[in-house]
Amino acid sequence: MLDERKLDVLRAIVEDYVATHEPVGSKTLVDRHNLGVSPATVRNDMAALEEEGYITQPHTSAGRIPTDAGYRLFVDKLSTVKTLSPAEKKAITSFLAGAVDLDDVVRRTVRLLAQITRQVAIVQYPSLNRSHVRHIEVVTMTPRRLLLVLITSAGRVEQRIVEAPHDVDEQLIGDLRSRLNTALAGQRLTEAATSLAAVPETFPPHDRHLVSAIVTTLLEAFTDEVGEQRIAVGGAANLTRYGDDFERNVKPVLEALEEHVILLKLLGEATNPQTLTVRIGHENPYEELATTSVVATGYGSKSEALATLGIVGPTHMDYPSTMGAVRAVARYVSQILADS
Amino acid sequence: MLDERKLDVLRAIVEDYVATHEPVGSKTLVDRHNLGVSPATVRNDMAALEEEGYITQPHTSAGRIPTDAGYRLFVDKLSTVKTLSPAEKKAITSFLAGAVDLDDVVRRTVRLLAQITRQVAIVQYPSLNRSHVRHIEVVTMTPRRLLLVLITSAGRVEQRIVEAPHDVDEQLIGDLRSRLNTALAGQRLTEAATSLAAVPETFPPHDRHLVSAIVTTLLEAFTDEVGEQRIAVGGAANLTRYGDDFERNVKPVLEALEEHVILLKLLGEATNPQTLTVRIGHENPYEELATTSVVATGYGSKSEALATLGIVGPTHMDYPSTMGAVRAVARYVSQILADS
DNA sequence: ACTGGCACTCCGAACGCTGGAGTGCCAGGG
DNA sequence: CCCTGGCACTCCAGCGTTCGGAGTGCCAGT
Repeated sequence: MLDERKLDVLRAIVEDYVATHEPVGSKTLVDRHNLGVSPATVRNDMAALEEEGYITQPHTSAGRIPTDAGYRLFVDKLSTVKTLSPAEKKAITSFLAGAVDLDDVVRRTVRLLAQITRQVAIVQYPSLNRSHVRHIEVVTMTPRRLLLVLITSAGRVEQRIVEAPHDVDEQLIGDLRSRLNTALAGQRLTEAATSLAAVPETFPPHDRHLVSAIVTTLLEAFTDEVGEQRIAVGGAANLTRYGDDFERNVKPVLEALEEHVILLKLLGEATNPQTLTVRIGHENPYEELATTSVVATGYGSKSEALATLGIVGPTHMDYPSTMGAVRAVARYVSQILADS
Repeated sequence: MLDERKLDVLRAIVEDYVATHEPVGSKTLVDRHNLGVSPATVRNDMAALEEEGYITQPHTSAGRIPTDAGYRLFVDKLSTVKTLSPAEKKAITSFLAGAVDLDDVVRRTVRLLAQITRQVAIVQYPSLNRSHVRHIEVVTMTPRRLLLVLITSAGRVEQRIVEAPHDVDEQLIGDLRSRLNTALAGQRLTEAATSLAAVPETFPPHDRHLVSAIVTTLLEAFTDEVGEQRIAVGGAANLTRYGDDFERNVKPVLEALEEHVILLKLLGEATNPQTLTVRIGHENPYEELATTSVVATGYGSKSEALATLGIVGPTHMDYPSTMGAVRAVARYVSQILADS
């Protein structure tokens, strides 16, 4: 049905349209790409491509623009992910290497991603429920007030304050600290939650009240965030890159960026860092974002993704470059996190 | 020069223009506000106001719109800050009360502020150099790798990783921890930096190398962030509220939001929470933001501001309500922070 | 199967027109 | 002296019209 040349034509249309953001006609197409055939022939091919639903014309007697299906075919079959130049790679590593802690890594990543792709970048914080307990710290602030600090394997730190029912004994705190750490260190948060339940019983009845309070707060910290994932967003200024129809195109995206729940759905399930998820136009779950595409991938260790990162942009984006950048950044971040 | 009625006219013009975003003429003005005089009289007043530079007309034979000077006069003399309704106050407290830690407080504040003012909200994190050391924690992650956690009086947590020159002894760590805390707890970060310098000398020569490494990193954490202040931004979707001239109005703001340095300058010096800073149009330090106003104030304790929060929006915003909301939020946040 | 030619379509920029909202000014009246 | 009604003037925004160019579809010829 679609021979080689028709696919070439489609590829050329996508590339031209992405570059110019204007409907592309048969004549300009043969001028710019040397297809070796006449405009008339291209017109026939275009008619076929339109028949199949890969391109469309905004109105009769205008050039063609790709449909979502057209972009989909382009991404799947007609293009190869573009690798970054050595200079770019180097810039990435050196920029990320300067990070001082997890927060900083995420902030830098989001900035970096926005800069290279020139799109809006989204980075999900490493999820708590896939990471491990690295350390739990109990600190006395006043005799009646304790600070709990939870440090996870990804370097994420959660803190909670606990009001004690009565003045607490330093000895007890030290004891509790070491018992918590020996009981939980290295466990996944989900497992740790289970182990935690047994802790209060190992203490004498007099202290149990306090210990329970602490354990409860800790449990909350473990599970609380599972639903409410954290997210960083950057490069909103790149929204300029959508066309001019502010109301229809930009506004919905701007609104979505405020709603982290929506962003999480957009990013989708964290995939293996090798695999890129591309959602084109109406393929994504929100009607209002029909002119928006998402390119995302997981990051973390090689085998298992800790979280997802990606970009959001107009459907008429440069997919090969964008995909290359997202993939590269995901890899380097994974590496940085593994090292620290 | 400007009698009472002329000021009434200016007030009416500002209010109408803010409500409609359209140049307001003499007739509509007397219709909507009962000024008790005829359109012709108002026209004369308008001519005077224009003469003085408080209003202007986009083109001959159009209505008038306020100039930046007009808004300035309005804010300074012609309006009173609007207090929130009890329901709104209650909503604020209950929304902020749910916060679990400092990060959460800031996130909630920014969201809240954006929601009530329907503008872009900006909240600066409590600055390190004005807060005190609450606790310092040293955690062994591997025998060669230590995690330092600094907790400040505002609840802010900074963490750093230190590679030890040789395997470290648990005993030494415990010793160091308690010495650091007794030496530094309660001090301002700036003072603490000085006290810190003396710490290594109190250790035997064998350990001094390690201790110095830790102290150096800690010092960096103390001072590092002084320049690089953290900031949270929210409500970018409200940028829709600017007029339609996307390129001129919205784009520069969107770009500024990415540059935290610029935002800090916009917010300006943290003021006493009682005092509101209002920068109207070209009063702010960036040429591109000439159609943008900033309403900001400090928050923290009553006597001294920890940091600044505020909003950014079009010059034609509803100043009385916005100022009321910013002030109220600042107060409640200060309260929440004082309690925790 | 590809190509050149031709008639047709349709948008968008340019132009001119017109109604309405607004102004400035002036002379008259409390 | 300040206010008012009246009047001529200005100028934009919206609307309809025109027109050229870019693009298409189709057909007959190679």
